[in-house]
Amino acid sequence: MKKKLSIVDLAKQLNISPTTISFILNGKAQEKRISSELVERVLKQIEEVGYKPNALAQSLRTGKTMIIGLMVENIANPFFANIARLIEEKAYKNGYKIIYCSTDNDSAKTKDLLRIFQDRHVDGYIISPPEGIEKEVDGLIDNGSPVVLFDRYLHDTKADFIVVDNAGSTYEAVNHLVKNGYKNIAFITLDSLQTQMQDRLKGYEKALNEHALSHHVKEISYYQEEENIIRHIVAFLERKPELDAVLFGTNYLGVSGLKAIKKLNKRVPEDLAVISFDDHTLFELHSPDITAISQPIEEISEKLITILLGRLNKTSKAKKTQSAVLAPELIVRGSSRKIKA
Amino acid sequence: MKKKLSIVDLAKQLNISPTTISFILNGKAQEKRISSELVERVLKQIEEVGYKPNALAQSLRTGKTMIIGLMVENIANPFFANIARLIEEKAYKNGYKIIYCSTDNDSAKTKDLLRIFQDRHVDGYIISPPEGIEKEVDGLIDNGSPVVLFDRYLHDTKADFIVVDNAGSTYEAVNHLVKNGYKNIAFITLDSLQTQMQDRLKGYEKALNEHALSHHVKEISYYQEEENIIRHIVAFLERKPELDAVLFGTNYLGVSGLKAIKKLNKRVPEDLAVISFDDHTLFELHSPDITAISQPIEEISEKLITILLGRLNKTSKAKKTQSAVLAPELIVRGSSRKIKA
DNA sequence: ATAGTAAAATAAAACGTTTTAGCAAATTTA
DNA sequence: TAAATTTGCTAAAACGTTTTATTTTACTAT
Repeated sequence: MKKKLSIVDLAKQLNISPTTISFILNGKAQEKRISSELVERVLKQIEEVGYKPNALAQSLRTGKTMIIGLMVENIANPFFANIARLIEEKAYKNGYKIIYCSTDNDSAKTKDLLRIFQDRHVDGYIISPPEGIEKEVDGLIDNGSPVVLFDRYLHDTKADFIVVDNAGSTYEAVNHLVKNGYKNIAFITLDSLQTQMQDRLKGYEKALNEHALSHHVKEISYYQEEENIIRHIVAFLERKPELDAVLFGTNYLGVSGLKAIKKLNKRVPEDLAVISFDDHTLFELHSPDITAISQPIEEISEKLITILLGRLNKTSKAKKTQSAVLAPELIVRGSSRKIKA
Repeated sequence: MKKKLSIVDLAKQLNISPTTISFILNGKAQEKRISSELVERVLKQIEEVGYKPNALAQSLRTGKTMIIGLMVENIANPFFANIARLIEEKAYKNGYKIIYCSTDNDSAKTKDLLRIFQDRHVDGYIISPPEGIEKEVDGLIDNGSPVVLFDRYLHDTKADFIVVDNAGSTYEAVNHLVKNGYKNIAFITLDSLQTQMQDRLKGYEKALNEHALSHHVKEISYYQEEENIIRHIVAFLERKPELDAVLFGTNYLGVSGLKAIKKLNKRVPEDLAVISFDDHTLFELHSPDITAISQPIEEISEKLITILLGRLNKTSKAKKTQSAVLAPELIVRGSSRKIKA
């Protein structure tokens, strides 16, 4: 465990002041009129002995950690894992590191985690927030830490956010089903007040209303094992034999739904047409392949990081809330095609 | 941006020394014989004003950051995402935070990332390493930072590691295929010298040799788009019409392989039996469902964190390398069953 | 020669903790 | 009652930077 050498050690070696080295390292050599010979000498020595400044000390002094806190619902969910991957990439490219966690949609847990991140002096936050952390989020912003939300947003908060047109996309999905002759269309969704789920529900209902079709909504609790979710879906589908199509509100509901449908030995789309929110490797390869509402993951990550970096670089704290609503794409596949009459 | 108050501010408020507060906060009140009235008074005030120690300053002073560096091949890969999820959970439970990154199996990139983690004074590392970072890993260990590898290990390094019995499981998979009447069994794997891939290859070859069957190995480069991987697999399968079964070396090769098979309009398992390494949501729901070599993800994460925390708590640096080889499970499904004669 | 200015570098404070070493008062010992 | 010990607390150094304010040296103009 050899001791790392500090800027003071380096200064002693060179018989100069640590200040000078610091200036040079922080690109202030010119401004501070350090002679170019000295700059050269210092740089050479740094190279030679492999000196690296202690990031902790830098952070303590400057208040900047160059760390972004990323809080997703669940890193094991492919949607979030893919977003995380892209954000990570872009963050590192800009000199930022990522410290992350999964919220489990648990607001108490999330508040704890926010506190931990805050203790670590994270510079900025990217969050797919559970409900009920509005105060904490505004607190962060008041303290000067930018926050960008995604997937869903929080009402009455100053945070920026990137979401997709959830209502529009379920609306489009239902219309697609109607056009293909389906009339008894269910929406299996989460028992959640989060904006994205509410919007998806609204889009579904709006479309049904326009076609004067009856609603079949099943709301499932997020907080349970997959086994149980499947049981709930099975029960729902059994109770409603009149259904001829079903729209799933999230990727994992779609996956559980397919398992339920398999259990019931129903044919897709002959007995039941299927569309799911979020695309998934599975949907492409399933027989039949599953129509999905695919979110523009690349674009979402890009905007998230752009907004956050913008806030981190600017000194103008005054700018108002920034947001964007991106358009998902309905990828039509076999599971929702017209049944030959 | 209200200024956070420091231990000195707090000391002033209470008219005592910061030292005393520090002792109390670090559970040394008794040892340092601080009177219980004072302890009480301090704790009350801390509660009242919501004082939280500055973690950066603590880290600078103590050298401990309570941060674990997690480096996975690719966080978007469900195997790694699930491991990350479990590790994250266990780490937080023990007061550790996770800072993570994806290595892309790129050793240059990984070295950079290691340096970044080191700069951040990460306390310990969990890594699925690419080849070629042996020196760096040993360097970390020499500096007193424990490192636990997983999924694969590095030869001639002091790092602990957790792997699965890769050779044994491909051996078992091939035997299973043979027992079900398949004779021309291909192994589609990575063009990689990483231990896990080499071992998987060995198990495959051993089984084939014992049955005196001919080898059909296709090694695919990791560093390319999925589209291209699929093209390679298609070409391989077309070139080898005699094949009646194929074993895929990783989950994403399995997925790409299924796409290739679909393109070729081959029936599974009638035209081609399939087994893939790693389980995947897709494999369970595919028609037919896909036989998989499932890794004990929960157990892997548990052991990883246990070993790492053990190293982090102990002062005895002397202990020798710890390692474990866990047993994957062959989950037999429809894609590898006997064809009715 | 002398003041004034510019150039080049530095000392010291600050960031917020932990920890070592030690002091004064109270208590025990003999 | 004096010495020794225990109790209860604290001053100051240290961790490794950045930054402000300042000093020293060199040069220019009068």
